[in-house]
Amino acid sequence: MPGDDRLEQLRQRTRYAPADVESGVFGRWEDARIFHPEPEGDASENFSIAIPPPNVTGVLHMGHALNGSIQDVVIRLKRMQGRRSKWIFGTDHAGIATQVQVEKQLATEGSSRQEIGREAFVGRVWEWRERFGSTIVEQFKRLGASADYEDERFTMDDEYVRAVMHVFVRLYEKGLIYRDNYMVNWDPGLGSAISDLEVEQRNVEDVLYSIDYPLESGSGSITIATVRPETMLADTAIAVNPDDERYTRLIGETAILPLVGRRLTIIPDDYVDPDFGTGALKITPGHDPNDFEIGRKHGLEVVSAIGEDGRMTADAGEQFAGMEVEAARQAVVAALDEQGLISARRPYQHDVPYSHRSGRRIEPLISLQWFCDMDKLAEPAIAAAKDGRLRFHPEKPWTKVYLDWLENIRPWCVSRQLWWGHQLPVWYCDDEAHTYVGEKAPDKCPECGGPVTRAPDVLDTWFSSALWPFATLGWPKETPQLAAFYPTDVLVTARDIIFLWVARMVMMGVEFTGELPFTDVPITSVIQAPDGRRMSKSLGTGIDPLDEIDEHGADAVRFGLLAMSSTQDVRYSEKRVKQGSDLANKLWNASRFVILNVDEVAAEPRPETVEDRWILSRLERATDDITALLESFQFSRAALALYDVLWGEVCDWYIELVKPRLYDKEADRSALSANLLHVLERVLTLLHPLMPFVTEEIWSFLPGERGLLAASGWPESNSAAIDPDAERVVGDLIEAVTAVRRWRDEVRVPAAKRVRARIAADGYEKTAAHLAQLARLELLEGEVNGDVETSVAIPGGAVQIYGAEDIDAGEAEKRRQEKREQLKGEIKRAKGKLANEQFVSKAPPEVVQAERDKLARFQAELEELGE
RNA sequence: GGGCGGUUAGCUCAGUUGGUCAGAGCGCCUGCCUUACAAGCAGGAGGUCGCCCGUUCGAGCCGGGCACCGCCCACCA
Repeated sequence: MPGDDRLEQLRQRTRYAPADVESGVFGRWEDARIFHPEPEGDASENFSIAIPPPNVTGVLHMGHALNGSIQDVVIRLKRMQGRRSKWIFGTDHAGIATQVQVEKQLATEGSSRQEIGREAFVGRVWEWRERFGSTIVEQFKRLGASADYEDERFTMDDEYVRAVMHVFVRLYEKGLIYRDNYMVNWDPGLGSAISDLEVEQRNVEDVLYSIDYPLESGSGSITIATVRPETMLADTAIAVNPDDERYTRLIGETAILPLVGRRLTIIPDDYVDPDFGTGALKITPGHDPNDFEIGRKHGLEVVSAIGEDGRMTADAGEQFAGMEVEAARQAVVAALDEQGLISARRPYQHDVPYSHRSGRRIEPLISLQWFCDMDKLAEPAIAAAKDGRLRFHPEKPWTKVYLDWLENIRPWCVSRQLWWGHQLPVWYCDDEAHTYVGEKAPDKCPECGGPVTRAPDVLDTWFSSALWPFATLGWPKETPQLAAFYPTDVLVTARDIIFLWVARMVMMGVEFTGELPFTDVPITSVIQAPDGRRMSKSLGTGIDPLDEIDEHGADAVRFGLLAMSSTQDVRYSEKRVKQGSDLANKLWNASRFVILNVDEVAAEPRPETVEDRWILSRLERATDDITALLESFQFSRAALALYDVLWGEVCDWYIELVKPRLYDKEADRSALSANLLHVLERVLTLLHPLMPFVTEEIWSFLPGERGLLAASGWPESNSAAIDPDAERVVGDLIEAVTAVRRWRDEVRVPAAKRVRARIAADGYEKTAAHLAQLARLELLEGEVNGDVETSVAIPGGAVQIYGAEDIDAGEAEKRRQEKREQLKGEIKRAKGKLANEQFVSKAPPEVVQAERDKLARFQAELEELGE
């Protein structure tokens, strides 16, 4: 139990100061090691969440803060519900992002990765990781995240790397991973291929050139339209629609490619839209994805005019070789102009692929890369969502979004020309005549016995991320961790990585463990800047959650984020965070009031009065509601429901109702004390998953030995305490108090003035004293001299006011008249509705009855108000 | 080109299967330093639920259309 000095300290702390308590509270949790479960039991009885691993170079942003808050709510709830709960924590090596960071650092030293070489560079990245890798971990702690920090993982850990190698080799052996010359999205900024998902379309304005290609026959020319004249150097055909009468006679003829002189056959293909441009399409299989397909279909030659260095190749011709693409375009246009071959140019807006990584325009080109065939892997991932084993929250529209993508999935280019990442477990003979794929390096080529060299490429970061839920638990070894916590239960993420990550985890999880890696996927809001733009550093629209924590406290930030989030994107609202800090302060003060005023007793409630029964009933309902809302991932509604219960019901009404009893030092206050403590204890418990710091701090001031709130039990709802009678009686009381207060305010009764009155209404037998106290009435008993001055309508009748000298009589009568009119209107409306035979016969009986009850009530109130 | 979402109080947003006079926070107005909290208490004003048709006894909620705004997917030069 708290000592006198602690209580004195509490008495003096009239405001909740998050900065003074948060680190201490977090330290208590860490010391108690309650975030670290031992791996016992199996996954069906235990509960686990794998965090979307933040980039090891990252810093906490609003997305993390919301996502982390949600996961923490879920894991704390389950932990309190008695499940052995593990929040799997760690960081992602984030190949490209990290490599870019370290390259920047090298650039400031006047060096480069090429200069220091691969081995030294990778060493530098590891150094970087040692120095800065813990930043984001500490930031998650600031948020209060109850992850298992004792068991932190990193996607480049030795064990994790082994899992990645194992998966690659197994997929290769199954024939799902293969090497191919194929059209890829080449990112000239990174000097690497990237996947389709890392490409974004941007709308830009280009010039659409019309270029005349002379016919070999000498009888005129055929005109094509293009926005990329420089790629003409790699043209190998011209296509027209077979039904396009303008060109049917030319099909099979040959045109001569200007500047190059190559002979281009004019071929028919349905792909060509006769209505676009000139209706004739230059075919460049080496640099356009469509043309690549057409080229394959027609067996066309493939010419690569642009190289992986982003410059024109020798095949582009002596005149252009070595030029940057932009320069080559100018040069080609100039050369064509010289020959008078450009017959038109007009501005043209269209979508063009850009690299999401480097921001550079994608150069589609043909490259020898490693691909993963996804069709077979997708099948069970599709089935799982279709039969409901995998559930998105909300189900619409994400289930369909997920399925649409999987049902149209294409091969995944998994190799990257980077240095930081999981190097492919692939070895080539020196001339690449033989390829060996295996988890261990061969001494020599198994086929020819020659020396081997490891493939320089690394894997797409998302390849390793796809294994996160099980590779973090020791897979492919059958570890106790894996048995206890895999499959995980819930995966919390924003929609932007449903394809990049979620779907791939599902596919890899099923393929390699035979089980779905998780079953429930709540999709979170994206938090936008207050002006509706994207939050981003480059736009200057970012808001740092740590600044917000410093200013308002972690609980406030968590509450604010949870309250503002929904299934929609939302603008960041500092007001919601403020609401959270107000709530923390309110809870703090209500708790001070209770703790400093109760007699020290156990917290087993003993209802004595109707308000006791009322609050206990309301709390049970709240317990049910909050539990259901949290379990169905409706965090915003849960947050606001908690706010209403604590602020509205507990503070505004229950505490106010019991004050007279509490201040009566003569009375036996043990039952009331028990009830107050019970109410406080319940509120703290329900609020703890959302606002862990302030609730834990207050918990430590409660009498008795309780241990940590974070390790306490979650309440089972007790339906025996539900008391509709008490809820009705106190509900009416609340309405009546409010009605009288409104009247007082409107007729300008001085705030402190007690008004003589009597209650002419049923249902206030137990609450008359409360009504008198809260509405500042002096209740008259027996026969009363003098006339009723006025009356105020309350549920079940009215309060009659006697000789209140201070009231504004005109205002009072005006007020009564307005109320009469309003009641008459309602009565007319209700009567009309009930007179409608269709309504009475077709609406459900309870709806009709409710309408009748309402009518009776309005009529009673009108009668009490008189004429 | 497909698909999806939004449009509710001055602002930011809730409104679960259609059924009490449509809600919250903030802001605004009025009155209160009432011994937990002035980061508070009490009260109030403010909305043709984007527009049009329809289904229904009854529509913010369901169906059709329209208008703006936004997002995702997509290989029309």
